[in-house]
Amino acid sequence: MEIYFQLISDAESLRKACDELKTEPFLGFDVETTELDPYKGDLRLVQLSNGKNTKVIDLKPFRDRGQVTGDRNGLRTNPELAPLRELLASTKQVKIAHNAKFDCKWVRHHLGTEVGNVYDTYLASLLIAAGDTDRRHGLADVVQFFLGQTLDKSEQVSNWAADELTHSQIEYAARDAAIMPEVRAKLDERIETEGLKRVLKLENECVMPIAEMELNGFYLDQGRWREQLGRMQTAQKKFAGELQDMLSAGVAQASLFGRTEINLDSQAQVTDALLGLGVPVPDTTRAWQLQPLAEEYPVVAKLLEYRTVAKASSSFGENILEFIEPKTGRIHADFRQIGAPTGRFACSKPNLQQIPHETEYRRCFLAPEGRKLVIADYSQVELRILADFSDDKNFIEAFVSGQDFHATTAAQVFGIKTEDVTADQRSFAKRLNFGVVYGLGASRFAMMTGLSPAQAEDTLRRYFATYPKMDQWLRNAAKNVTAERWTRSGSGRMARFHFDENDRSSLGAAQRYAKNMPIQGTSADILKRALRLLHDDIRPTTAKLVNIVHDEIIVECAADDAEKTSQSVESAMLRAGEEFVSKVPIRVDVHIADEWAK
DNA sequence: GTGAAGGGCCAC
DNA sequence: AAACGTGGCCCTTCAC
Repeated sequence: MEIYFQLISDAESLRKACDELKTEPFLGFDVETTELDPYKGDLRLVQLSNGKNTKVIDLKPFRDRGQVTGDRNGLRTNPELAPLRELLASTKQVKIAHNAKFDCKWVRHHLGTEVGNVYDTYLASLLIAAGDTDRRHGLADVVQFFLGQTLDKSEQVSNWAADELTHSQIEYAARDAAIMPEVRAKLDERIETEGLKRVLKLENECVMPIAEMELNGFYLDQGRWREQLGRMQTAQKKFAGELQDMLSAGVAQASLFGRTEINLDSQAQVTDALLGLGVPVPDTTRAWQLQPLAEEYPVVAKLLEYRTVAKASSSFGENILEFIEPKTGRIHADFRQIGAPTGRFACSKPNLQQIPHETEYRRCFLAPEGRKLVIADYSQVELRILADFSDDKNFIEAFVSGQDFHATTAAQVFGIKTEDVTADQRSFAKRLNFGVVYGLGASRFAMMTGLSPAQAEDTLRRYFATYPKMDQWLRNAAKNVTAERWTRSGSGRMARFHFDENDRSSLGAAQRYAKNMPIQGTSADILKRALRLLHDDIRPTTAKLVNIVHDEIIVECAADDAEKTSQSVESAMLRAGEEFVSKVPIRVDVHIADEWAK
């Protein structure tokens, strides 16, 4: 298919092109780059299209001219590009891009401007799929699925650093932008009919904050991290030696050449050795199964010790330091905005959402000289969401009263006064409270508390008798699995169930998911809304978003701005929460610190 | 050699 | 099948 496009490489044509496009309500938007990482490569092309008329802007000539005039900031301050920056930043035109985070990062970093009014066809496609893992969501897949057209992506990996781009490259670049308005129109029909308008708006408005967060990066002190790693490696060596000695005593064919080396990381070898020592090894050698044996069998205790430090020095070792970007000295992780069907983020390379909670690790993430971290997290937000959704009087009252929630639950479940609640009773209530959000059953509760199945069942009965409408809401959620086959979060995010009706365990899993998804999903909705509100509030300040962990936001700012920033963060989080939860107060714990530690 | 699967374990 | 939900990373094992 031939398409009309214009290649632009000088200031005058750029100005004219931007004038032409700024009356358009919708613009397909795409970029071509020499690398995937904006800190490593150059932005080569920016493409903008109304669907019929496509402008392909070659930035290389602009960069080359800038270098001649000694423009140290490259494209960022080049006055010739002002019309382009203005058009991209404007909120008057919707910028339609596929996986817009990528394009936004490049524009933000290399052109120095935000992209206003983003529409992400990738996120839209994910929302429509509602967790269906069979579907792929690359641009070519989405175009095929929604328009029935085949898109040739073979030029995607071509050489975008070449002095002269080929006609084929430029046409490819133009085509990707030109098709976007049509893709959006088709997707939007489905978004409308599926009731996904609100959640798509939420997601689209979150793209720029996340793009900025990834560019900002999180500062990690290499020295501190290495110190901690060193301690772990020393411990690992010590435990490995001790464990090796203890285990080899149980290996029957202990060789004449000395003890038999066992691979301590091998499940099979360790299990064999334990059996040889007469340890009754359970079905799995996971920590929770081995724990009860640790007292009787010192070798099991040693194995658990070894595992802990081995995990620490492998998963949280040298590798994470390799992600520090030399240009910034910071970690720029990859956040997937719809990482789970519930709407939660997923994070990788590295995963900053699974850094151990211990101070030894978290204190390595810190604010550079002259700056502070503002650390804010929602207090028991999932339970508050459940209370709000289920409209249970006691449940709501427990939060409205502002008392220690777990202690209040304990008092109600055990029928005693709050001040008489023991630490054990509070711990019980806490585990119950968290468990119900995941669809906890009596047998599992018995396992984790050490109660007999009958006692566990009785405790759960009393718990649900305390919060009858919560019980009802959860039962209803489970019941809807077979009737409705899908559920939604507060923003309307949709998740379909997949299960085999003849398989009880698969049905049970779907029912637990049905209980959990609206709660976890709404929590994710709230966080995303907060990110947008916060982004707008801190734009003109020294504050920068540096990390998010499901119900926690971490912002770095100038030390002088810390107090003001903490108020902004708290306010944005509260306003976001109140958009989704009305009957229960939302609480945010916020503090200012030099390090990411409680 | 590479990659998928499975076990194990970190986070919320 | 930990009958408690969502992820990612590391290691071993096993197939290609």
